[in-house]
Amino acid sequence: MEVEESSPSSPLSSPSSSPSSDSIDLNFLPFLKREPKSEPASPEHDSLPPSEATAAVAAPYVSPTPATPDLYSAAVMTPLQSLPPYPDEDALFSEYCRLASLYLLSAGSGAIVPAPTPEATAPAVVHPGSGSAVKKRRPRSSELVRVSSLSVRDQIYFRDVVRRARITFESLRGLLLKDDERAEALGLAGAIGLAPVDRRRVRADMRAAALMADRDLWLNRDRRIVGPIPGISVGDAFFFRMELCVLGLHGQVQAGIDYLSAGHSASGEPIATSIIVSGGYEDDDDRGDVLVYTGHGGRDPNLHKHCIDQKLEGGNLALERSMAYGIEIRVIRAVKSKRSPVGKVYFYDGLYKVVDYWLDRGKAGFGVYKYKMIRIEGQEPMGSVNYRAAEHLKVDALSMRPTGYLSFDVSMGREIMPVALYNDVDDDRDPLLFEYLVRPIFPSSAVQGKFAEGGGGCGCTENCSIGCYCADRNGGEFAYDKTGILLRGKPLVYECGPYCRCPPSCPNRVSQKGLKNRLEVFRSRETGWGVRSLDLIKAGTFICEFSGIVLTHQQSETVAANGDCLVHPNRFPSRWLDWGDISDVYPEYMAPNHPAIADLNFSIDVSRARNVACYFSHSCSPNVFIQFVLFDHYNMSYPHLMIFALENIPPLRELSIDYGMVDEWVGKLTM
DNA sequence: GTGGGTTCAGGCGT
DNA sequence: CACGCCTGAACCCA
Repeated sequence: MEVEESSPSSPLSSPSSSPSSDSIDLNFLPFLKREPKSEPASPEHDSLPPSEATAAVAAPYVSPTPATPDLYSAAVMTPLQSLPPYPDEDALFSEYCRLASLYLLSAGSGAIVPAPTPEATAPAVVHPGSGSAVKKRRPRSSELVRVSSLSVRDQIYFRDVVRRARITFESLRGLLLKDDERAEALGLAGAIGLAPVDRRRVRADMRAAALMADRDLWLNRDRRIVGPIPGISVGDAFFFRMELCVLGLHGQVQAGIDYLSAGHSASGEPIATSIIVSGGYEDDDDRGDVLVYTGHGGRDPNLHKHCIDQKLEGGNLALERSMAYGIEIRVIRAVKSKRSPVGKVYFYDGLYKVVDYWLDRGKAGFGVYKYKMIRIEGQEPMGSVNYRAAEHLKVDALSMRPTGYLSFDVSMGREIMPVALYNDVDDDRDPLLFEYLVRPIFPSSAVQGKFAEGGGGCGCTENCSIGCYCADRNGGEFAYDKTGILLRGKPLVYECGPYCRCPPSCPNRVSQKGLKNRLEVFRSRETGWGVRSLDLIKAGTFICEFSGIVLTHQQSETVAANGDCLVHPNRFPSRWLDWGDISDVYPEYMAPNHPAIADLNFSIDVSRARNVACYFSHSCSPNVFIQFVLFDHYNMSYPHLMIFALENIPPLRELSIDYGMVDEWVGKLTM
């Protein structure tokens, strides 16, 4: 089992623990052992050394028998070679349980609620419309843990768990929105659709979260995590508060301070675990690494003005207690963004410590509690900082980076957005040596004659709608929502093409329109040449095409003998199966009658002409995937290789793709 | 701008 | 004490 990737840096993991060992090391928080309760902020409240608690629970993680990765349905075509075998989740879970009971024995405290048994966590699969017997949702656990060090393998595992939950959430939301539109278009009060219609629930994000909650699909509810959440990196971007709840990053749907309540804490004191800096408090003072955060409460429900003094209770007290115990706080910042459905994006900015607090007089003249928080050093750059930096780079690149630009547009105007070329590492100028090819060049024999017409196009004079020829081609539904987000990965997507009468604004024309994000080819010491975006890329968004000179099977055999750079489309793992997979909620939805796609045996020669896609780095936990698309010709054996985002990709994060079997050409291109 | 809507903490009662 | 019910608090999203 090989893991090529360098591990994401884990700022809190102790340097002494081996990153490669297969161990999950949970440090139960030492303060849970403290019996005496004391007054807030008394000086004897310094944090306890974690040593004894750590030693008590350090237990080797025995790897369970490898389970078939259930990320991929039975329809998967080729097993993914680059992914590690997934630990069986039940086994993982029982490991948490065992540690919990160990702790109970050693601490002798009955105040900790034992973790639920695996049976209790088994998802109650409820089919839509089948009686809808309301199942009781499991309450949040009060077991407070810190996940201190994860092996590389565990990190990839949790990243995939989180990605799967996020895809489920976002796909459900997209489908519910589409369903609303369809119901509206038909003039029905939602008579059709996936979910039972509930007029009280209007917001798709809430409905999606509720569907997941009913099936126990929310993450990290069986333990309250202090510090980093496994599978979530500093800099990750989110679009909905509900999504933060689903992932367990921040459990309050509205409140800015999430905390373990006093009643559930062993010491009887509330403990804060995360905050959201949404800019809603006029007394906040955010300097990035140093943050003065305002406590909650004391405000009029409608006017966002303070009208009474805040009290040191609830989340306010929890922040103070976290300061006393030295508990780190996850900080999530809301930033305005046009790319977000709600105009806001939430960045996970990493861990902070509360270093001071005081009662101040706010701008409205009433008492507010203020908390000075300092970011823990050694973490990845903040998402919100990268976002602002990228916004600046888009308008005035040279003031931030006076040197290093080899080109402001390596496509020389051929793409509709410029593609910058940047190298501040060495003097390599390699990408300048190639012809930039926006579209692949197919062999004429493959795209002429009957392949070009392919049965003609639709006759729609307006934008295409359900029932038109092109919708039928896609199995009766369009692949994209109205904003151009791919709803679900498919073996093949048919966009409208030159033989269609619909206008260019037709929503079934997406990937054929080219780049929508400011991409940048850059040089890095770790991955050679790579690609990143200055724009925040929402999951499911089209990014770019994989271009080059397309060779037939026979041609590629000849060329390969000469040692040229060939990309084989059939070697990309079928990651499109992941995108739009909601089988956790609707198992029957994941049994699509996909037409058997032809075995693609062409290859793409990128030795002479190429585009930006060529510089994507490889990862076995990628953030983009390939979707095959046809639009300008209809030869199923020669589809376009379109690249879509598998996750929300924050600005300046490297784009990575799973190349499957890594040929020497990957090395060549990125050396 | 307005309002419907969610989860959670905490209090109270059984 | 444990559990369930209810209310208020938080303010997000359409």
